[in-house]
Amino acid sequence: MKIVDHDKRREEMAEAAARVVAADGFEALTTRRLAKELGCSLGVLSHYFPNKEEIVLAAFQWANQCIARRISHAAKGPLTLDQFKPLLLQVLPLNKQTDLEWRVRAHLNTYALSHARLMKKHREELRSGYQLTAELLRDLQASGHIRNDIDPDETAGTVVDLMTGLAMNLLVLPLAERKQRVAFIDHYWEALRSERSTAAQAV
Amino acid sequence: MKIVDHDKRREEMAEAAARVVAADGFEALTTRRLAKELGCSLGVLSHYFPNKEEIVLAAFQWANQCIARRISHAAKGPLTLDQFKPLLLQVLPLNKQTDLEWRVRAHLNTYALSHARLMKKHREELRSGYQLTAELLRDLQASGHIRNDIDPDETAGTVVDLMTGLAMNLLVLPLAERKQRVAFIDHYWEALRSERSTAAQAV
Amino acid sequence: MKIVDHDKRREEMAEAAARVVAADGFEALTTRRLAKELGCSLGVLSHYFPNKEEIVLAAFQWANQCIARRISHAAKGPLTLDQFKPLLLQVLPLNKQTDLEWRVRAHLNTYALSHARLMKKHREELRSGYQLTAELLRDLQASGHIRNDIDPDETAGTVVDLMTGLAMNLLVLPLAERKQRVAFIDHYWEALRSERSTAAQAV
Amino acid sequence: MKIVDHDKRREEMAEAAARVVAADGFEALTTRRLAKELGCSLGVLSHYFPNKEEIVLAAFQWANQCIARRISHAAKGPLTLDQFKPLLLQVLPLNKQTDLEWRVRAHLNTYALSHARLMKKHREELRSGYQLTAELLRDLQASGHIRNDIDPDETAGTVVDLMTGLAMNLLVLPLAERKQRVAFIDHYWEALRSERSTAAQAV
DNA sequence: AATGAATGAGGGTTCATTCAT
DNA sequence: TATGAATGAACCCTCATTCAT
Repeated sequence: MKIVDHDKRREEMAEAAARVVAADGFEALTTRRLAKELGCSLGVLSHYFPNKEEIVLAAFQWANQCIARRISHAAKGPLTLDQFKPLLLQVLPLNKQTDLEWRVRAHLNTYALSHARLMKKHREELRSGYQLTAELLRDLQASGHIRNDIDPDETAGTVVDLMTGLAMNLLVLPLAERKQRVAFIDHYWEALRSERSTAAQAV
Repeated sequence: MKIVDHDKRREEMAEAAARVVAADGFEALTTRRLAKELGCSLGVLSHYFPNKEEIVLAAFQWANQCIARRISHAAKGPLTLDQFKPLLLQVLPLNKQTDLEWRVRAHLNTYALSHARLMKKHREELRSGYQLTAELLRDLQASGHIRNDIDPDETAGTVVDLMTGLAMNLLVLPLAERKQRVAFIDHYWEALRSERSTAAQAV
Repeated sequence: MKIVDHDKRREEMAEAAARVVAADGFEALTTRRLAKELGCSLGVLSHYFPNKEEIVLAAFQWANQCIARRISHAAKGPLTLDQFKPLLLQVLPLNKQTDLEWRVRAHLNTYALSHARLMKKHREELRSGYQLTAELLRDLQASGHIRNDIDPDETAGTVVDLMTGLAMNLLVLPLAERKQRVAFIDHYWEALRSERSTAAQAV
Repeated sequence: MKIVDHDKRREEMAEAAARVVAADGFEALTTRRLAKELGCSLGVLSHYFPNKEEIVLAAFQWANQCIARRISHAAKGPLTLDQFKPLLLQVLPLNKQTDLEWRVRAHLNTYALSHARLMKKHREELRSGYQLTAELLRDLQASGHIRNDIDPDETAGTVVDLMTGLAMNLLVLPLAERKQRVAFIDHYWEALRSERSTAAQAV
């Protein structure tokens, strides 16, 4: 189907744009550079995007969805804290692919600061992130894996902010050093663990 | 001879550049716009900066130092957890001035992602941030204000990442809503409090 | 696809640039002026030349090749001194076209004085000019048209320098007066003529 | 006297400007560069020259007068061909000082091509150069040092053009190689020598 | 008389976008 | 549908010049 191809092509372009941004920064994303990255001509871009603004948005959206997909994948599956922790490692920028995604997201975040539309969308996504996390925490409380004396909403805020900051600060380190750095975060999860869960684990 | 305080003028310019970046984004920082912001002509910029790159760096540095100054001010003073918490509120982007500073810093962070020099500097600052925080935690442990059963280094990592993420995510909210949002973080500090401190506080 | 002869277009541009230099001097060759001269927009220049430096070089090269072509045309053909003299008139700046070429060459020569690369090339071309002239003189000696008691290499130096100076000094005169001025040079050629040739001519 | 100092200062400035042009080309002669070369401030230039155009002209004039002075010095003195030849070597660009002068003159010549006023002046100087040379040749003929069967006017044209071309082409060579190159020109002078003079010389 | 900060026109260059082919 | 040549606005920067000190 033509429409399928069309959408597929758009996604390829969004990804190529994301690659450029991740590699050389937002300023490097020019139409010429993108055409070269795609191995196509300049004019073809206008068949898929009305202007550059839309390309930028598509690239941001692409990276954002990649990350969102990983997060929801990590959040939906696990019923225990110990199942959750390794899944999280697949979200954080610990390999080339996730590094790329977070780099683009970092650009998106700052770009959104002065683009009202994007900002609004970003805000909504953030809010739903808090809620989703809060529910996850409630589930883990219900199943007895984490402590009951914490407020799921407050803790959700902390968790999301912590993950945000961790991801951003990881980008500053060379890829090779990041795994080690992430290990530090483990004590945070452990502090959430319920006594019952600890006892069960001990057995 | 006209008497002009060169350094002061440079700082004014850096601040003006920061204002532009904070208001309308990095792309909006053109020499024309900056000249207009300063109420001076285009050419005058070259008396104080050899090129635009240096203006950008100066703007970033200015914002960074503003934040660093607030942080060190918050970190040096307090001897107790309860003294520390309100000081932190002066660091986070909860008013127009700090909002401006963090916005610029957000741009700096993403800009650094594809500028090796800046990245290195950013990395070093981050590292020293971790160390400074770790020492602060050790002091608070020594004075009995926070629990002894936490690892200061690991917790420092968490604290810095959390503050980073919190600051970034606060920028997404309207200024008016932020204070409320920050309250959520309080439980994190409380979880660090030692029993002795709690007892003392209770009294 | 638009069909455009890239090389031809480049040459057109080089010639237009040469026209500007010849008409109003090197300083007058701005990108805006060149675009106007070509009747095209500013941006189109960058499709054919990576920067202005290359445009300048192309203009210089164009004029230089025009002159070189005329010289080699004059030098290759003739077997006698009498055939050579009229051909030389086609090289010297005696009409609008050759005037343009020499004007540009004059600019090239002075420009090269402070541009090492160009200087080296200029030096090599000058050297080959000496050698080519020396060979021509040797041929004319061999065929008995010029005197045998002159040193072809030394005379070649004199001939090239004389032509250089003559061309330069002609540029100072109005076009209309130049033909008359060039006639003065005839006695120089006659001084080279062999007695045998003179006798033959007399018959 | 103030006026003397004023004129002296103007000459110093003209010379400094000439140095810049000789060293790095016409484009390098900016007001800032000249001020630096002189070790003075920007504004002081306007006390001596109303605008840059006048500085350029002064620099050209300075170099031109240097050369003219050497030429008239060489032309006035000698009564014989053998006295004339070594004096000529002091005119040609064979040392740093004369190299500088000729470099500036080369720039002047091309600059004049598109500046009517300068062109007119240049033309007049050239014309007087021809006449002066013709007179010199007539004197040498009268004193029997050069052949009588040459036309002084025609030969003067050749001599001036040859010297012009020689000087220009010498600038292309490294200073060290120029003396050797100039030796080639000697046969030209010898061809002018009268038989009587040759006989006298032989004795 | 001397300074150098300030001006703004104009330089070369890059860019997203358009459109004839 | 695909091409890439063409456009011209806007970029950063340099420059001769002016003028308050």
